[in-house]
Amino acid sequence: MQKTKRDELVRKALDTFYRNGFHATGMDMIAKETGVSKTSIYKHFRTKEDLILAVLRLRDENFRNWLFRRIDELSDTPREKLLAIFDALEEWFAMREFRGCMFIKASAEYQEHDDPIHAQSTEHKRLLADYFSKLCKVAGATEPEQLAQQILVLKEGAIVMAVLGRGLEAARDAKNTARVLIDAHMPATD
Amino acid sequence: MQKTKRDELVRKALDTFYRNGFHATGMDMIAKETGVSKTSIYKHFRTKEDLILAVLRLRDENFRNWLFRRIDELSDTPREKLLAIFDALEEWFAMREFRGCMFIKASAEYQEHDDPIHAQSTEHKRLLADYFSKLCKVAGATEPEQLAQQILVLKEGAIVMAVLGRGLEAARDAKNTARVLIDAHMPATD
DNA sequence: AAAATAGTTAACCGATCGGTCAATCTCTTA
DNA sequence: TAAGAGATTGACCGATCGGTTAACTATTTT
Repeated sequence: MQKTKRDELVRKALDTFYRNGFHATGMDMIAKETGVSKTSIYKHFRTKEDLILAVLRLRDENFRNWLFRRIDELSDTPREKLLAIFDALEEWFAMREFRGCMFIKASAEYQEHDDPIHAQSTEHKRLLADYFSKLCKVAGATEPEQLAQQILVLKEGAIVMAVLGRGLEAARDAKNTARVLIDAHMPATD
Repeated sequence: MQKTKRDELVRKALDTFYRNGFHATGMDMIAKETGVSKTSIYKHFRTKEDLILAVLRLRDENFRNWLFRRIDELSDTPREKLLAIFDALEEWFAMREFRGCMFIKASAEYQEHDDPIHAQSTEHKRLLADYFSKLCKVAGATEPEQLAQQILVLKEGAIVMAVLGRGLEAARDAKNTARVLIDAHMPATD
């Protein structure tokens, strides 16, 4: 029961921070939006930073689970899975509540590399790189690590451009690039 | 004299906002760091938002001037210029004061599309796209607009990954992708 | 030299920041 | 049903937020 309450608090806090930003969201607003009093919040989390870290942990879990599942549902072969990344992205960009990558935004507000919030954002990208790397290896890429990093660059660039003017087109731009890139990394036909 | 004073204020405010973020930087800190009293600041700018908009205008001018000049200095042929974008990026990433793209950070803190700060960030990216587009046309790309957008996606992705763990490698990842991409868009040898 | 103008300053405004606390409320256990 | 334990609450803390005010200083104009 306690676990559930805490989880519910984190889940709602995620929505508020995602919509409104980190510094711009006060703990009073979190209390109001979650329906949990400040005193109760501070019983679960020592500081605002601790709450944000919990929020980011949940976001990492949710986002990666969603992306990996969606990739599997949208494609069959390893090569198709690499391209399906960008179909999933396009779906994300089309969602009403889309507001960009929460980790890019977190690292923009907490800039020091040794800040726990910044470090956790870096870790999220590393986990994505790991997953892409595995996909590239299975697909038989000649240099899987490099290809994975290049695809990650495409993904991050697409998110930024989706926020800053391009919308859904950003995902298609990135997918077209990925196609060329993947072909260049494949020894022969797939 | 008045113009100069105001410009100096904006120049110093830029450094502070870039280093410290927007919401996290109070007007008292701006006053202290610039050496200009709050009252004087508010004589030049009606609100903090107005000051930030002036800062972003200066940043846009500085950054594009620097990038375009550096591209010209680093390369000769149109095709080389498209690749030199990423050599310039790598130089930027290597600078001690590098803290990512100020406009990505601004749009992360001011998320509403109709917020003037967000809109100005979008405009900055549009101006970059225009320039890339011209380069692509001169280079004789088959679909210059599309290639320009793809290169812009690569640039933004590289910046994000430079901040979030990859450092200088991000520029090289993006450049390698750009090379493949450009070749695919060129009708024949250059 | 006197008056007007422009620029600067510290002190202050109400609101909100992250965080705390004594009091109350709810529920278990005997 | 009374005692005790946990959870919840609104009021409150000093500090800082964006922004304003009145007094002062220095310069220009006459």
